[in-house]
Amino acid sequence: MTGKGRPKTFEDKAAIKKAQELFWEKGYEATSLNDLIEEMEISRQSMYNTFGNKHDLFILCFESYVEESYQHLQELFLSDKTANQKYHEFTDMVKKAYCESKKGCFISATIQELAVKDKKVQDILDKKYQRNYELLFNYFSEGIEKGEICSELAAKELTDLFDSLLLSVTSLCKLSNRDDQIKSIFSVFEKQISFC
Amino acid sequence: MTGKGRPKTFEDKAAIKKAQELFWEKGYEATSLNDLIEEMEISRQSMYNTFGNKHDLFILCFESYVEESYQHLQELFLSDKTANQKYHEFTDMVKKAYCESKKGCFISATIQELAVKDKKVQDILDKKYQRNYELLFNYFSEGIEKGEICSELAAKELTDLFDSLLLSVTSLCKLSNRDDQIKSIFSVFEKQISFC
DNA sequence: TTATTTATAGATCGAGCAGTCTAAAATTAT
DNA sequence: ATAATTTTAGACTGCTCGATCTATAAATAA
Repeated sequence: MTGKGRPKTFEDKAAIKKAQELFWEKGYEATSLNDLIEEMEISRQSMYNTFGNKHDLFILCFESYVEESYQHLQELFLSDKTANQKYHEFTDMVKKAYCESKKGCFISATIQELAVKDKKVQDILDKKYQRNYELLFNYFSEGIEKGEICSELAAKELTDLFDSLLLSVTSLCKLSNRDDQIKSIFSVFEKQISFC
Repeated sequence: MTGKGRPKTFEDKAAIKKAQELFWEKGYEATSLNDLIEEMEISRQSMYNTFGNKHDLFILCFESYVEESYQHLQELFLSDKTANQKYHEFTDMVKKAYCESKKGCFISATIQELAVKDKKVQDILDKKYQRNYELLFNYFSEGIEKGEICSELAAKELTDLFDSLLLSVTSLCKLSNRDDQIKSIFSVFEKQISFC
């Protein structure tokens, strides 16, 4: 299945993954093309041939991250685990990830840097990131319906609150000594629900 | 009280204020020195004479924003208004500000862009921004003590939660159609407290 | 006046930026 | 072989970046 000319020495997806890490860590503006091609280990021209330009590459990286985050969410929340298991597996993972590292979340960083001024980023957030909210809403909604989750709050309220807490964690983790607060807000959220 | 040489044609604080607006809107990396001096309406050399360099100017702008936000918080929360009045004046202001504009919060944007890699930003966040949390904690703590606020949750829990919600609002407001969620999370928070 | 000090405007600097061009290298098809 | 096609490495381009230098303007002090 090889093409005609000289074969590539890299894989597109692996290169995107490496660029994604860099954009995630440094942000869009602070990442230079030299940084990118060094990290991706491809030539300058290969980058332009394959991905277009710096902005196109960023969009590919961002879209791919949003897609991955949705896949992971789906994998857990559409599984046949109990509502209780789903909640705790997810929040344990979140607490671990955001307390042990200051990397934060690529989506949050991009919301702050580009959501307002970059039309393509806006579109991805509107169409793709929105699905994460809906998945959470379905989780709470069905959990309540099936009697697996009990709460004084409605599914929409639980989702709005939980989604907001997740968003705040992605900022808190970049500050010093906020691990306690990260854990605290989930424990407060847990006082709003009981698993049956 | 005029100095010896040629007098300045601008005021330092007014210039910082204008630079602050630009850094806030565009971020540190995306704001160029030409952008800054054009907005500040001062000469390139005046900028370097007065403020040092781009990074020094940013730190002045950021520190001044953090300081202002603390002043505003103090003005309201250390006033002799009731706990109920304080809460509603504050959240009404927050809801109005973040629903009507996508500017967001300069602190949140800076946390995402620079908190991890910029030592001076880190220091400001550690020393100055932390006071905002403490002011909120004192508000809830004293409110409970004086019987003005009743809640199943402890003052620390209320503060952790409320502080997180504020942080999430600064991201939500940069997305499309999240006004409802912004208002929703405060209404959920209000179910956790009653004012007596 | 003259010397001194400070601010201003604008030219200029080297570095780094995103992006392009060129020529060689490596493959397939004939 | 040879032609055609594609990738690669690296030189190069024009531009913008943050920062500095230079010369002039505008004030005070003697």
